[in-house]
Amino acid sequence: MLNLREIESKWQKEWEENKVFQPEISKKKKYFVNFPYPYVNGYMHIGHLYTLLRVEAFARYKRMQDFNVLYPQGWHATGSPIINAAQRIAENEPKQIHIMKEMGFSDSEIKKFADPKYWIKYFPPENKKDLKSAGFSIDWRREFFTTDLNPHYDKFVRWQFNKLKEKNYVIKSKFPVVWCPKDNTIVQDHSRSEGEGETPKDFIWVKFRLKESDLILMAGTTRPDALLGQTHLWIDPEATYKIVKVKNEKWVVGQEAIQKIQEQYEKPTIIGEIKANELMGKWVKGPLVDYDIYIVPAWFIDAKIGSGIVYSALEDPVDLIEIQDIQNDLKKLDKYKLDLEVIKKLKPIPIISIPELGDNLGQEMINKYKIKSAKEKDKVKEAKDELNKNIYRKGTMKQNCEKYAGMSVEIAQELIKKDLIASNNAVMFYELTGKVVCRCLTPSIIKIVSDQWFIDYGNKEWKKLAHNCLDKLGLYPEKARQQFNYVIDWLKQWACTHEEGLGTKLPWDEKWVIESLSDSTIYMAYYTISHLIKEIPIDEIDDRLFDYIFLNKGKKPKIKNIETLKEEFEYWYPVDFRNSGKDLIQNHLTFFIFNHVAIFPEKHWPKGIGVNGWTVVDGQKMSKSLGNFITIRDAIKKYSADVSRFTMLNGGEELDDPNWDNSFASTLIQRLPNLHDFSIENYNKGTNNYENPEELFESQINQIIKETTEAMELTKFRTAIQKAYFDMQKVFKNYMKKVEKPNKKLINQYINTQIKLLSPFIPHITEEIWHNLGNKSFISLQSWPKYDEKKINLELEIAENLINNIIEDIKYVKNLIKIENPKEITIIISSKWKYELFAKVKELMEKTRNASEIIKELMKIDKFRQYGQEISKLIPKLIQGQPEFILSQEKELKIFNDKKEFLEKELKSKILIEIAEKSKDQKAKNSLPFKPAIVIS
RNA sequence: GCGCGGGUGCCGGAGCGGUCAAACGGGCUAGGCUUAGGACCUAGUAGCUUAGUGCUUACGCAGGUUCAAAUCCUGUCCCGCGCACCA
Repeated sequence: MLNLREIESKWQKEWEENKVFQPEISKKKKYFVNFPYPYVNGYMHIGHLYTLLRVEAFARYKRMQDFNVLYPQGWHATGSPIINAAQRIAENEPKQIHIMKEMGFSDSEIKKFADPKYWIKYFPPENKKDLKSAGFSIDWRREFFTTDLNPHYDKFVRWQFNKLKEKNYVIKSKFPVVWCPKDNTIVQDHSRSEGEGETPKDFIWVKFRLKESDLILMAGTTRPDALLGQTHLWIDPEATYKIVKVKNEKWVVGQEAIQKIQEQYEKPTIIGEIKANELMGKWVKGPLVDYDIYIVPAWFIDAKIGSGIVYSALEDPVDLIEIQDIQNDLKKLDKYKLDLEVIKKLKPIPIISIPELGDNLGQEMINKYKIKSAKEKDKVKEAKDELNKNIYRKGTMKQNCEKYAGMSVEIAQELIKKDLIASNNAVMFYELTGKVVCRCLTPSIIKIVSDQWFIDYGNKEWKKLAHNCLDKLGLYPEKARQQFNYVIDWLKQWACTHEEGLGTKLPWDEKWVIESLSDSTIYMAYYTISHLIKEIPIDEIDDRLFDYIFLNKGKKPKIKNIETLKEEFEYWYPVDFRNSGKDLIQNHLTFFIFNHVAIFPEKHWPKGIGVNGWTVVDGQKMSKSLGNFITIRDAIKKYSADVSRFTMLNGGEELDDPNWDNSFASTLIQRLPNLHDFSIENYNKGTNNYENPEELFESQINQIIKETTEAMELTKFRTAIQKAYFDMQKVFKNYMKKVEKPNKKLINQYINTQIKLLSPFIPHITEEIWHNLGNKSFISLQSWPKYDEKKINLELEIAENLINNIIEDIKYVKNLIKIENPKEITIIISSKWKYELFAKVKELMEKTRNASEIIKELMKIDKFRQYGQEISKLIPKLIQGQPEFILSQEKELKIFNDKKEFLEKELKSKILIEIAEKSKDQKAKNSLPFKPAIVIS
């Protein structure tokens, strides 16, 4: 049996030696495909493989369509994960050491990874090895890696940022970050000991002015809309509040809030303290309403959240149940000097309508959840969450909300926020969505940094250009378009620099390093020259050189071969197809569009983007902890390259998560070599007969080429494999049932077609077959099969179905009446008038589907009237189904006569064929077009 | 909560107004080939019924449009992914 691994390395060597995948500029039409360079902090796995294979299969397909195809590959090292991992290794952190051991490194090797550079030295060659042994048709001359460790690329990224800056797309601005006050750095997700995924969220502080005083009580909230229904202010009766001076105002806040003011707003000066007691029972005036509200004690306030003071709107179940508890037990308040009459009267002010809920929203929820006391914390929280969900989703502001009346809560909230800030009634603050603890074990806070660099994806003009580009490019699959449109509109300013990490320094402010998603947006242009620019001494490279090559701008620099670089770029650009996982839509792929339209003229904008789902293994998420983590090298080692490629691409298409099916891969190891043996054994063997079966077989081959090609065009590779492999073999089997020996020309066409259609998926074995059939060329460079529309004859398929149906029916009947070897079988073709009837009915059905109308129409026709009764039974059935392709009696008769011999062979009986008009058998009148009557005796 | 995609047999998945009990693949059952097979071949794989082309039920759930709906519309439930400064 064929040794897959042997032939794989053989053909990989041949391709390399013959430079099969090293395209040069030519007169041919070009096609430029690429895959986002993977981050080099480990071996590539099967998830990479699937996404890569979509590029690879498409590249091979386009190459066979006689495009000059460029498929390069580089490596990404920008960012902090490698630095962090190296740091952890240096610190001997057990988790990281474990990860390295899992990858198969010995203790002494692991030590080397304490140096970030070693990762870049080690992984790219290893990954390249994997891709080579998987048979990828990559032009490796253009390989490179990122960061300033590659000075040529580094200059390119500097150029890119200078261009963005020139256009004012890079700006300096404020930004809330998760911050460690001890380490004085940003606490990124991977350097947290707690709170991964938590982010800053808006938490606005509203000013409540104390009556007859210059003090302002600050109350934090996420629901500024509820201010319209404010009833009172809650303060912690046990607390001592601070009075701080902020921008000439005197704010009253909790102790915990002072740091927040410092980090997020202005440096506060503490000018005094005030006990809760002194505030209680006083009146304050909040924004948006014209009444004063009362200050009331609350025991449930968490001083860590917000400002330490909360305002209450009693449409909230939490506030409502708390106030009810107080109202039911006024003794609690004895020790405070409060006007109990005021407190007794506190009740909700309805401001929000929700369909199917009454006015008193809080009470509705309390009733629904059967809450009896504020002590039932879980229930109360649940009730609040449900209500908030409904408010946000379905709520509208009631008529008493003045300018906000009638708005949805969602919209009103945003507007109120703006109005409050504009009128100096509130200040924007941020709160963490959850607790975050730094690796140094210090709880994190939020800090507003003010000298952060951003790429301004919020720029409206820029968005317009990006939309413009998106509208014109092809998406694979098309259904991802909505998501892209959404992301383009949603993107705001993107912090594009870091204080640490590998990468390129920001050219005009070198304390910053360009962040990894920002340095990787237009580098596909660099592939077009990467193999040549290496030869140019680094100090000769500056922005003018890139301006000249990429933008055809400025004076030609005096550099050897500069024209060649320019020609390479102008020939290969733009990108025709770039493919990645669907998770990159919301950042990388959209950045890719934005940055292209910012820097390049329209002719160099991207032409096509592909996205796909996430690979699962035997239906389960792939993960190291589940033990089903498969690297590319594992897969190839276990199953060979071709089997892995075939299995992976057969696993799914479009946005579905492709499934790596281990049992399918196992079967393929057995099956794929059959393709080779079959092809070699059968090639050039057969007859010159060309009759009915041949005609059908040829029709079907052409049909499959057509369908496969259509699927390839849409990058629906799973469908293509189904057609080119499974359908192709089915069609051949059916053909062979009908003939002793195949037609020589057709079997050759079949074999050639099949291996060509499959070669983008299983290039090694098809290359081997192609060679063993006596070809000296490479199948990888052959032309994609073309179909001949004229050879596709659907009537043949219909005839085929007709015969198959009759065989099935006869077998079924034989079974029923338990006659195994009938003497003879009579097939009675339907009467002529029924064909005419069917045709007429089909025509009438264009106009109406009403049975009685159709019958009436039919009865006007003489030749049908005599069959009135029969027709009236037939019509209801006919109009239920779509009329089939209607043959004539002659055609149907001919089909059966042609196939008589075949039927006799197949059914091992004598076959008689007659038409209903001449038949004496009772069953004759049961016959219908396409459904002859059968008589077995 | 927002956006996008999806919910079909034992499973993966086609179908996206009529030709659908549901392509193709896997699994399972029976039989054949065979020294053996994870190879290959044949048949079966919703139920009932029957000298076949018939009936009933099915395409998350509930309604609607239509002569006709898995396919269109409305509502609803559930699942996946993303929601950022990070690869």
